[in-house]
Amino acid sequence: MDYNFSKVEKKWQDYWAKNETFKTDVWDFSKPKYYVLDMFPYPSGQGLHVGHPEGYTATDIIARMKKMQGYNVLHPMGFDAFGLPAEQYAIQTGNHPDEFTSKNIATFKRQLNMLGFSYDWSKEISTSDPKYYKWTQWIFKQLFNDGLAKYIDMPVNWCEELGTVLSNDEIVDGKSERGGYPVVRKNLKQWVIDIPKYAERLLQGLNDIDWPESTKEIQRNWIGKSIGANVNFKIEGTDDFVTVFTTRPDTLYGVTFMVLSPEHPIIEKYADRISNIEDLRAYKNIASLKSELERTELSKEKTGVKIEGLNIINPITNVVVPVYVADYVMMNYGTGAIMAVPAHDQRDYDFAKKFNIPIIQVIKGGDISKEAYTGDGEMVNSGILNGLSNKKDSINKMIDYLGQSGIGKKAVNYRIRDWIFARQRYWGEPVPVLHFDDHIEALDDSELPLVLPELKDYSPSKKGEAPLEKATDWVNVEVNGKHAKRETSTMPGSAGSSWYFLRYIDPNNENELANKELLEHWMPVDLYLGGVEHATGHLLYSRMWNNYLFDKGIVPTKEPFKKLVHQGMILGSNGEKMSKSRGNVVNPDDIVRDYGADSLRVYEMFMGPLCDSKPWSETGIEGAKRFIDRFYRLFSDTSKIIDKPNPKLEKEYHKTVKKVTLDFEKLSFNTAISQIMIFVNVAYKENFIPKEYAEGIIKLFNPIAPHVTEELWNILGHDETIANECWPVYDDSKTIDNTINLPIQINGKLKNTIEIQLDSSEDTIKALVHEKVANLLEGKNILKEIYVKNKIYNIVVK
RNA sequence: GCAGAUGUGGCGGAACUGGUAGACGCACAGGACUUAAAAUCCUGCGGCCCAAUAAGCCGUGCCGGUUCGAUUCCGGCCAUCUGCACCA
Repeated sequence: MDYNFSKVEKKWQDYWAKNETFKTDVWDFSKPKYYVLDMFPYPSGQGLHVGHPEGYTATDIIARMKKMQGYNVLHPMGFDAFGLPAEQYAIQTGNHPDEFTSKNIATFKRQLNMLGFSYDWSKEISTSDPKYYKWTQWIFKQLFNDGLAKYIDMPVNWCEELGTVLSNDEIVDGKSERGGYPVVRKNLKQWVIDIPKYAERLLQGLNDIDWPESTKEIQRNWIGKSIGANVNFKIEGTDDFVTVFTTRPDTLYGVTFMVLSPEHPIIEKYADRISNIEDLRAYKNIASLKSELERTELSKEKTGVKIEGLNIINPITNVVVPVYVADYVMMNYGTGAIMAVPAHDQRDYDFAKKFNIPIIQVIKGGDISKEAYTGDGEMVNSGILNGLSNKKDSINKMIDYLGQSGIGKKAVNYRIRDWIFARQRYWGEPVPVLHFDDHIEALDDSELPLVLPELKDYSPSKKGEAPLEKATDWVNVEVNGKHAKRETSTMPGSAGSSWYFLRYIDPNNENELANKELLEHWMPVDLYLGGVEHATGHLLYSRMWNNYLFDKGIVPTKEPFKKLVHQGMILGSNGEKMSKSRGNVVNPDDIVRDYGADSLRVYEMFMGPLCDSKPWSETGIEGAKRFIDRFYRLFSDTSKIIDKPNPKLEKEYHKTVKKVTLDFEKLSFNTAISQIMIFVNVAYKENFIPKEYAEGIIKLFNPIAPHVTEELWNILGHDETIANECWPVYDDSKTIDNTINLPIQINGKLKNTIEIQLDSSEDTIKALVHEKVANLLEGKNILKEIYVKNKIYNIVVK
C-alpha cells in the first residue's frame, strides 16, 4: 500500500491544531524550560521561499526532541510586519497597508502550517499590532527619558528626488539605488539611539555567549574599539588648543602637520584669523556634496586645503607645524582632527608628498623615500623614547609622559555610530513624543499605544515631509493651553524586532511588556536561529535593548540569545542565488504539493551542514521522498514488527539512537538522517524487527518527518500523538563490537586488515599480523613496529 | 587593503582528540520482477594500469615541513565567498 502523503499530512496537522498538542503552559515551572526561537519573517507578498523552511525545520527538530526529552518548550512564531513593501502597496492602491500585511500574514501562516511546524500559535505576535507596539513605544519612552534616545542635528544621506533619507546601503556610486538620483550630505534633526554608550558592554558581552566566532568578529569590528590617547595641540598665538585622537602617541616626534575634518568647529571659530577662509568654506561645501561612500573611496587621491593663518605647536617638540583641512578626516570619529605622522602612516604620507610637507622618520625600518613604514622598530629622533624598540613600551611611556605633563591622556574610541531611529514613512511605530516650542516631552503611559492615524494618501511630499504630516488633526495637539506637535517620522523596522523575543513569553499582557516572573524563568533564549545578514543590525540592536532593559531591572539577563546559529543559504540548482531574474526560484508550495512536507523537511536537512550554503537539487528532493516511502513501507508492515528480540539489529539500533541524539544536539542533521537510513537499510534485510526498535526509530525520525511518523505510530497501535512520548535511550555498551577490523600498514600505507578481539595486546596479535602480510615482509628489514590499540598496526620496513 | 570562512569523486556531502579517505544520498550502469513501462528489490560505481583477478601506482586546491602515519598540525602560496573599509 502506497503512502498517501497529502492525506496523512493534512490529517495530522488538523489533529495537532484540534488537540493543541504544542500549546505551551508558560506557568508550568515543574519541568526544565527550553526556549527555541526562529528569527521571525517579514511577511512579504511572495510568501515563503524555500530558504525559510531550512532554519524553521532545524528549530522544529530541536523543539520536538526537547519536548520528548521532558522539557517545557517555548517555540513561538510571529511577524516583523512593519516595512516598505506594504507602504508602497498602500501608496499605489490607496488601501491601508494593514490590509496587505494581514493578507500576507495569513499566507505565511497557511504555509507554515502546511510544513507541520510545532509552533504555539497562541503566542503569535505582530510588530504592527498596536497591542504589541504599545510596548515598543514604551521602551522608546524609557530610552528617551534616560537620555539614550536623542533628537539631534546630524548629517544624513539626503535624496532630494525621493524626498527621503537613505541608509548607506541604499546608495550606489553616490546615487540612490532606487532611481539613480543624486544623494547629498545634509544636516537634519534626527532621532538616534545612543548605542555607542553601550559599545564596551556589547563588546564584553560577546565573551559570554555561544555564537559563531565569525559573527562575534563582525560585531567586534563593527564596534571597532581602539585604544590610544587624546593629545592637545596648542594653537599658535592663543591659549586655545585642538585635541587629536591617536593610537600611536609614541610617534608624536614625527608629527609634521595636522589635518582637520572640513566640518571641524575650530575653523569657523578662528575665521577672522584665517586669510583663506572662503577656500575652506568652499572645500567644506564640495565635501558635503559627496556621499559618504565617495568620500571614503580608498583609491581617491588625497585632496585638501592648507589653513592660512592658523598653525599649531607640537606639544613635545614645540615645533610649529601647519594645519590642513582634508576630507579623509571624519568629523564623526575621534575628535575630527588628527596629528599627521607621514613617515609611518600611508594616508599622511600621500598627503605630505602631495603638499610637500617634511617627513620625519621616528621608527627605524622600511624605506620612507618610497612609502610610509608601518612596521615595528627602534625609536629614533624621539627624545625620551629613543632606543625603545617595543611598540607597547614606547606607547605606554609616552602616555605616562603626556599625563604627567598635562598634554594628553589615554583614550578609547569606538567606531560604532549612533543608531538612526527615524524614517520619513508611514508604516512604522509612531514616536511617542510631543514637540513643544522649547522642549520635547514623551507621552504619558496612559496615552500608549499612540496609534497610527488613517490617511487618504500615504505618499511622502516632494519636500521630504513624512506622510504623517498630512494628518493635521492628529499632528497638532493642545496640552494645557500650549500648542504641541507630534513627531511625524516613525521608527525603523529594527525597533519592533529588538525585543520581540521577550513578548512571546507573555504576549497578551496589558500591564507590562511581560510578566517579570515569567521573564526570569524563560530568558534567555536557549537557541536562536536565523541568517547572518543580521549580524550588525538586528543582532546588535537586540543586544543593546536587552542590556538596557537589564540595567532597568526589567529582564533577568544581559544577553538575550545564549546560543546563536545561522542557517546557510539555499541556492538555485545552478549554484547561484535564487532570484526571479535568474529563473531558479523554487516555491515551497509546489514542493509540498508534489512531494509532501516531510520530503521537503528531510531533504533540506539532508542537503548538507545547516550553516553551509548549498544548491537545490530536483533529484535530491525525489530521493528524500523515496526514503520516506521506504521508511513507511518498512514500518507499516505490521506482520514484520513483532515483540521478539533480534540480536542482529541490536548494535545498529543502539548506535542509531546514540548518533541521532548526539547529532541533533549538534544540529548535525544530515549525518543523523544518514544514520537512520543505514538502520533502515540493515533492517530491510531482516525477516522481522522487534517492536521496541521500530518504535524507537520512528521516534528518532519524528522531529524531522513528523507526519509520516505520527501515522506509523498510529498504525503500530497507539491512539495518542507521538509528540508526548519519551525520547528513546541507548545502551552505550551495546554500540560496540567485541571484535574489530584492525588496519595493517606498511610504511604508513594500508596493506591489509585483520579481525581481532577488542583491546588485544600487541603480543597476542603480532604473529597473526606478520602472517597476514608475510609476502610483503619477505626480504625486508623491519625497523620499527607501531601498534595503537584498536586503531592501527604499522610496520616500518626498509 | 584589513578581518573571517571555505576548498574532498560526475554532484550534495562523510571521516571521533593525527590512525582503513569517499559513510549516506543523487546521478549513472547492470540484474530481478513485468507483455512492457513506472514503482520496487538486489549489485556495482575516485582515477590510472590490466581481457580480468591478484598485485601495483596516483589521489582531499598548490608547494614545502613535522610524524611510523596528515583531509586533520605548522609555514608559504592560489582561488572562491562574506563582512568592514581613508577609523587616525
